[in-house]
Formats: sequence, structure tokens, C-alpha cells
Amino acid sequence: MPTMSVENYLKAILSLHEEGKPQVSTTELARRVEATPASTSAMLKKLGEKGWVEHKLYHGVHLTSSGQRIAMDILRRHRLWECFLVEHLGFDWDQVHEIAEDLEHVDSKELTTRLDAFLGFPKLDPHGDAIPGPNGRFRSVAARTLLLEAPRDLELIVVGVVDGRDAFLRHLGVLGIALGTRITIRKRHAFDGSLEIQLHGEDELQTMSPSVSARLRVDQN
Amino acid sequence: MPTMSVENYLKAILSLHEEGKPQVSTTELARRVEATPASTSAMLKKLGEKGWVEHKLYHGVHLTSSGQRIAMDILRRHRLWECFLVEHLGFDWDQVHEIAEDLEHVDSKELTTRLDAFLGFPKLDPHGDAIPGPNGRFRSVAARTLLLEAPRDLELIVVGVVDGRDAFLRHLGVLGIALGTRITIRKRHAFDGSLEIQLHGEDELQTMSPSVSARLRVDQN
DNA sequence: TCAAGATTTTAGACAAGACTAAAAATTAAA
DNA sequence: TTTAATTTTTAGTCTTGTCTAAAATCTTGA
Repeated sequence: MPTMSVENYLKAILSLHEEGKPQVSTTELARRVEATPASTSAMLKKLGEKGWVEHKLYHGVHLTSSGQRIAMDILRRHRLWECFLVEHLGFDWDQVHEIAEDLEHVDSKELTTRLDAFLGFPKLDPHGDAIPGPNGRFRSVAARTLLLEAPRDLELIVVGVVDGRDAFLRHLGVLGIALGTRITIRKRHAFDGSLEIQLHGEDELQTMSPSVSARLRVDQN
Repeated sequence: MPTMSVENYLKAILSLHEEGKPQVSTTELARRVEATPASTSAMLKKLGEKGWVEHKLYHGVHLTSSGQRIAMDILRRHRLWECFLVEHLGFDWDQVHEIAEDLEHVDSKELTTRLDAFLGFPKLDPHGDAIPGPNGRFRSVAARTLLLEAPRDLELIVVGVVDGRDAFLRHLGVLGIALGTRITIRKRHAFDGSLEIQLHGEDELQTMSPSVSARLRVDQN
């Protein structure tokens, strides 16, 4: 039975992993959970003793498989609640995070299962992030999805285009995108659904309009 | 911003008030919140300092109006969630209390308001208990409801019968019920909807079958 | 009325989780 | 490579909420 505080730390570590950091530094984690590095250090000791993280003193942490399992459960609840809030209570994309932050800590297997069914077993939350399934792993993304509909923070590979016109293909060339290009969605803008994407091997993000992302077929890499 | 623990104490005091105790003893409250009398005593001191309860040392507590306001909000959230769990997620009457016990602590005005609307502004939860409205007071009971459908822990007055046959009226006489008799529902049995009722001025409860309660019209006293 | 007996409060300890200040280790710069 | 800057950990304190044991207060019965 992790406490609410422990859950928040595990979730924060998971989200940093998802952003591509296999090892998480104390300071970065502290920033994420809005605590001091000192408090974080103390917590990491506890998490290590419980077997939820592997902590090499002075060299960062990463989740163990049992820690990841717990974190994925929390993420699952968080994202399911976000779906509920947007689809059934009429909240906007950008209002739901805070509330889901509280709801996610209500720990009832039965509740989560039934909520999932009520929502129709969604694969993506309203921000376009993948929702973990009851097994604690992400549901596989449908093959050859449109980039527009793909989840965030997951490396995708461009496998086709919907619109073969020269002008479109040339535009892709300008963006540095071709068949086989590996793309990760880093952010979705609520306003118009445009994406901030990151190409494999690059650090900078670039913006992509929905008219482009709707014409790119991708697969999970 | 009351903590979760504080919320639980306030809610427990309210529920004891609702059961007809205008003054709540430390031991009884302790039993309700599943803590020792010592812990409860310490908490009462804090609640008193915050102005949420009036505590005369050695002589019990009662809620102040600001304490009652908070407690009613919690009760409102609790009962709205119970409705949601039963009506939309398909839980049974008797499974939802525990889960709602957690959900009720998610404190977002906006969430509560929207949930209320989503549920169609229900007046009673699945156990037949009245749901406080957004103003922190119980919504008035529809005039001349059937006793069968009236809320719990609220003094009702018998204003009519649906079935005027002699046999029924004689039966009422045996039960000690007539026009003007004041009745409080104390419990609903999930199995068959039969009620445990308490007549004004009496301590003992008596059981009433649904075939009787469906034929009695009552009003809020 | 006054001595049990029950209830309530106080005193003192503890665990969780946060903080600040200071020490230790790592990393970067000269 | 050796000092300076940064990061991380430790040490010590605080708050919240819990507990047990003991003292204080109420209640009841003879």
C-alpha cells in the first residue's frame, strides 16, 4: 500500500523515464514533485528499501519492475479519469490534469476496471497519451495509425502518407521527414491539435500542423 | 483547507447529529472514526481552535455552522459519487460506500458541480439518503412523497394513505401510525427495501415492509 | 455524600513527510 | 590536476496524526 506521497514520486520517475531519461537525478525529480532535493533524497532511500527503485548514491535512480508496475497503475487511473472528465463531464483538455491528480490516488481495482469499461476501453487520453491496460503495460498502438492520433512520448516510425501529391511530399522533405523517419510526439496543443514533434537524434522540437499530421501514417517503432 | 483526517472527523460528527444526537461524546466519535479516544480528544482540540466545532471539555462536541458547512459538502460529494458508482458503473448498493469514502475527499467545486449535473441533480443516493445541494443544505423533499421513497434520518409526518381499505388502516393502528404521526427512517434493507423506522418520542426501531411504506404519504416535518 | 467505575483529557513517544543548514561527493573550469 | 561550483546526502527540526499510559473529571450506586 504505497502512500499518496510515494505514489507521486513513483509516477514522477516514470514520467521522466518516458521522456527518455533512463536514469533520473535527484534534483530533476525534486523539481517534478515540487519538493526540495533533501526531501527527495530521503524519499529515495525509502523507495529503495521497498524495492521500488534502484538508487546508486549520487548517481540517480530508475524504477525496478515492481516500481514500474505501481507507477503504471497510477498512470492508468490518471488517464482514465481524464477521459471521464472530458468526455462525460464536459471539461476542457487543459482543466482536467489537476483533478485527475487527486482521483488517481483512489485505489480500487474494481473501480478502475469498471471505469475502463464504462469509457469503452480507451487507448488514448484526451491529451493523446497512451493509457496503460490492466496488465500495467501500454496497449499496443493500432498498426499504421495517423500521426494525428498517435500517443505522446513514444517513438513512432513513418510508414506511409495518405496524400501522395508532390507539393505534400516536398513539404515533408523541408521538414526533414521521409519514410522510415523516427518521430516522437512531445506535446499536443489544445487549441488546434497541432503537435510539437522531435525527430530521432535531434534535440529541438518542431511544430507540425494537423493538416500534416493527418496525412502521415506511423507505426510503433 | 481541511486535511483528509479532519474531513473524516467532521463527517462523523455530522452523521451522529443526523442520527439524533445534538451533542457527540468523545468515545462515540472515536468509535465512528476508528481511532482511540485519546487521538479523538486531541483532534477535537484542533477542530475547536479552527472554529469548526464547539467543544465543552468533558461534555461532548457539536458542529458550528462553518463546521457543518464543510461536513455537508463532504456528504454531498460522498453521496453523489455513490449515485455515479451505482447508476453508471453498475456497482451494487452495498459495494459503493468504501469507494465513495475515498472519492469524497477530492475537493474540486467544479468537479462536484459537473458531476451533480451529469447525474441529473439527484435528491437521494442509492441508499435512500438525501443529497445536500450546492448550498450545503438538503434539497427539500418533494411534497407528499411515499414513505418508501423518502430520505433517511429526516423527521417526516404522515399526511395521507394511498389505500383506504379498513384492513390497511387497522394494520396502521397496530403499528401505532395515524395521520400526523412523526416518523424517521433509520435504515433501509438492501434485500427487499424494507425500512427500520423510529416513531417520534420512541427509542426502539420497528421494521416496516415495503407494502406498507408504499401506501403512506409523508411530508417533511 | 462519597467511593468505585467509566469517560475524557493530558503527557510523552512515534512514524511519515516535509524543511533548512551543513557536510560530502561529483563535475567543471582554470 | 587542483580548485571552484554544483549536486547530493546527512543531520537536525517541525507538523500532523496516531498511539499507550497515566492523571483528571464526571457519574453512579450504596
